[in-house]
Amino acid sequence: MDFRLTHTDTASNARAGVITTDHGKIATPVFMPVGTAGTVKAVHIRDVDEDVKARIILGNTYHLYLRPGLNILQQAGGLHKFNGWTKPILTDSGGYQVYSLTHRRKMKEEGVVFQSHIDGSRHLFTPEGVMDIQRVIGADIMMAFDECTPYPCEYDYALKSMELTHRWLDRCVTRFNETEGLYGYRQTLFPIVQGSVYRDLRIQSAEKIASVGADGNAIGGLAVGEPIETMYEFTEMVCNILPKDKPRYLMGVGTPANILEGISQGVDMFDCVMPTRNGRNGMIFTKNGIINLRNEKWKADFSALDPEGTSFVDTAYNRAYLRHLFVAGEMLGPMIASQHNIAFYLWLVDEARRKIEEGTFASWKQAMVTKVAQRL
RNA sequence: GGGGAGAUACCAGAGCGGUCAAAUGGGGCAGACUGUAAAUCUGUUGGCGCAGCCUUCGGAGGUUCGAAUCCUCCUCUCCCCA
Repeated sequence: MDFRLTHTDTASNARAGVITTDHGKIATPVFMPVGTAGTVKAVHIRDVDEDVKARIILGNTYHLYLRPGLNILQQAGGLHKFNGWTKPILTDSGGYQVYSLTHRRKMKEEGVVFQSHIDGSRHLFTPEGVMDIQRVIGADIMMAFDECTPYPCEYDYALKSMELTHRWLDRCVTRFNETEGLYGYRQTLFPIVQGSVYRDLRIQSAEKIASVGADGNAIGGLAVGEPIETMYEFTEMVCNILPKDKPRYLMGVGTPANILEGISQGVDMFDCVMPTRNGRNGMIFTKNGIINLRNEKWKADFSALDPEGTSFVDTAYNRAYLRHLFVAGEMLGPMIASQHNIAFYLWLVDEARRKIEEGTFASWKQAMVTKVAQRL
């Protein structure tokens, strides 16, 4: 994997670049739609590609390992062949499931024992095992196995957890280096900064991660309930330590405003379930603000879903119709809203990129941050 | 024509003398959602000058300290038999 910076903003830490993988180029900043179980929920892969114009999507190690399982994925020839997505794929390691499935897992030095949320069966995830699974899935970008700490988190726990994540990282790197991809293209490994919301821990972790010399670096453990200003503060701090010539990935973030702030702090890659999950729940994001499609005020509003939107759904359907679909519980509603939202997120990062290239990013961002957070 | 059952909030439907502005479900309205245990979850749903008061349980009257609950009549529904 290769990363080339093309523009650097002078009024902020924003930058534009291009990541090159064996499955194609990724212009940054980029938003990566989440496709946990091998599907960007409710959206056809053709639309994720041609309509939304996604450049890379996510998959999840834990979920794909449980279902459909490694045997099927390997027989298929990897996730790309299995789901028909021909562009790059990044897989999360299951580190987030260590956080979200707290009551179904047990931490050990060796790894984590998970109880499957599907059938209750027990499975051991080790750093080595997680590397092997991501080899089978065939992700272009593999993530290190970490522990995403919750918020709030006691200092002592955050310290121990961070140290464990670092030890696991070393084991991930070792395993990664002694294995290779199964399907004829290259894979790369991103390490993840942890350290909760403690400055000294975050600094220590960022330095450790920077020392690995990976093709790209991720910031984890944020957007887990801490005040938004805290998230910005730590993102900026960590970005200043991570290498400038490698892409930075802020995991799990976020709202449109969060993403713009992240870009201005020097983040290049984002992923979040928000556009798809909130879309399924009737909320759409637009450049003018947020719309809750179930609200009565759209009942007889026959104007386009998003007159300025880039997806075909934005002008093919009107707001009153979308409201009807959600109120009636029709599945087309979640499909349209999801597609609109990820198209909007991609538009947002593309527009940010254009503004960075023009040198007008900072002022544009300032105005945009308030606009996109308004409720319509 | 004869016999029986019943009318409760937007709908369905509990309640059968005080703890009832009235269970529960649906519907309505609003909110939440950040590396997806989510096509999920939460709140609210008579009115007001809202820790209190006012008007509600088909209609009118009555019994009682007190009625959605008991009695009388009326109106209307549904079921069975002719």
